[in-house]
Amino acid sequence: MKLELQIKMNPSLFLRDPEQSELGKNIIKHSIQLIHDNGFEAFTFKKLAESIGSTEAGVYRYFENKHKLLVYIISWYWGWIQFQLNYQTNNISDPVIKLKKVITLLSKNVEDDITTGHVDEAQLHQILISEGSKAYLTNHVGKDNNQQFFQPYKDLCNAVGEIILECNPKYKYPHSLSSTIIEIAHLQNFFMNHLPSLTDFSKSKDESEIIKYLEELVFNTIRD
Amino acid sequence: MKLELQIKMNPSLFLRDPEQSELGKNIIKHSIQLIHDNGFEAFTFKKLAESIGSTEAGVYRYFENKHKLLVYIISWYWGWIQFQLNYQTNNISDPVIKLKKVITLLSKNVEDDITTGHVDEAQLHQILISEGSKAYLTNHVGKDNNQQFFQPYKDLCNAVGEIILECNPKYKYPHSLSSTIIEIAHLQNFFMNHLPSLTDFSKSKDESEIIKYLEELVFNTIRD
DNA sequence: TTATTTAAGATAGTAATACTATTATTTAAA
DNA sequence: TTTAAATAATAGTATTACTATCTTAAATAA
Repeated sequence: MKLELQIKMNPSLFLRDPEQSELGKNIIKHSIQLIHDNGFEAFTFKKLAESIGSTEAGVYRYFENKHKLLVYIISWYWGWIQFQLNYQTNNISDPVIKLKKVITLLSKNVEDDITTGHVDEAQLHQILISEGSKAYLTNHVGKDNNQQFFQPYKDLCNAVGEIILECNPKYKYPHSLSSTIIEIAHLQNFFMNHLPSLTDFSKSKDESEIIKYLEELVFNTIRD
Repeated sequence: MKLELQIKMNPSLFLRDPEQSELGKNIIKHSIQLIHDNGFEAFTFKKLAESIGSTEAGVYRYFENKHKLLVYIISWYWGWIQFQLNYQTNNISDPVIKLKKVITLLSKNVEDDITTGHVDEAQLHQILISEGSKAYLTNHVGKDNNQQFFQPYKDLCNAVGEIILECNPKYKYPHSLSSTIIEIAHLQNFFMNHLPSLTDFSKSKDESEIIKYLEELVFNTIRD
């Protein structure tokens, strides 16, 4: 029996569930490819349809607009990361080791997970680095938030916050530190590769440097 | 005699210098207003021209496209912040006090500076929080960087990095910590106001909480 | 003063984007 | 076997992101 990882998605994000059909799965697969290759601004439903060999109207039956599609694949990514986090920290009792695993999970370039047929997690990780913040940096962030579009991100942030509190129950900013870790892991990666003078990793261009930087930052601030 | 603060801008950002004419100054003024009110995605040159009482073609004589206009006003902001930083830290010898001033300057909501007639710094600060990262999160970040579009940001990052090194000459990540301070000051502000569960400041919604959080983060990581 | 350059206003036009609508065809479920 | 649902094919619209041209007004130089 083949085990397939299914991530439960917020139905308000789509008009028709893309997991339930070949066309749907192709929409996800090719969206990730195209956004990864050309960026979200250059991404259109027309190009997507051409890439699939379907039509623009076909895509619109699944997603209202490209922003919801972006939020969909980003939500999927956070759900997948949450699963990886639970899996990797399962049976570990030391919260410091757990938190180190989290930092590594968020900072390291991801390998494609073969249990998810139509999703390339490595590309998705790159999309999160370059386009992730565009999911919420909009004028309609409030409405989107009311519809729970960012729940997977919030859940992850809470889970990491819990681990931080396990390390130091008195630490006052577990949520802020949690969102800081997530965002800075991505941002330093982007800067390292595109605006290297904003980092100290320009020579090596190695994510393990980001991990060291973040570990120092995090463990020095949560120690009493 | 009236002193007016002039910030030197990269001429590659514009076709005609907006500082040199009334129309130009109106373009800057109304761009800030419109981007602040409706977000960068909803901002078009047509709406801008209507708001000024000029024409689309008129705006295009100053800026090639709306992205360059965004980069222009963001560069202007970083130039202004650099000036504020130099002014406020002038004659202070203690680098710890300097660094605290920097954190406050970057985190606190800004008041309009009357010495700059056509620019509303308070609105500009809000634009930086919501739209700042869109200046570089593009597919053409490399080309833009080659044209020095992000120099004011880099200069600021270097200046803050210098102060960090004054606090602790052995600290290994002055640039990364510097870009982290700048970005997290904005990000936590955005989260506090729009996605409060990603922070620990949801009750007070007070920037001074962000300052405390950042100070703890920064000074714990740079102490040897 | 007149001639000349320059900026700005007015208007038109185009390709691409972000959709909506309609109809025909294929596929799957009752 | 009938019916419903999904998809493909095609067309069309409003808006966006520009480019081009022509005229007028204002500044400046001869």
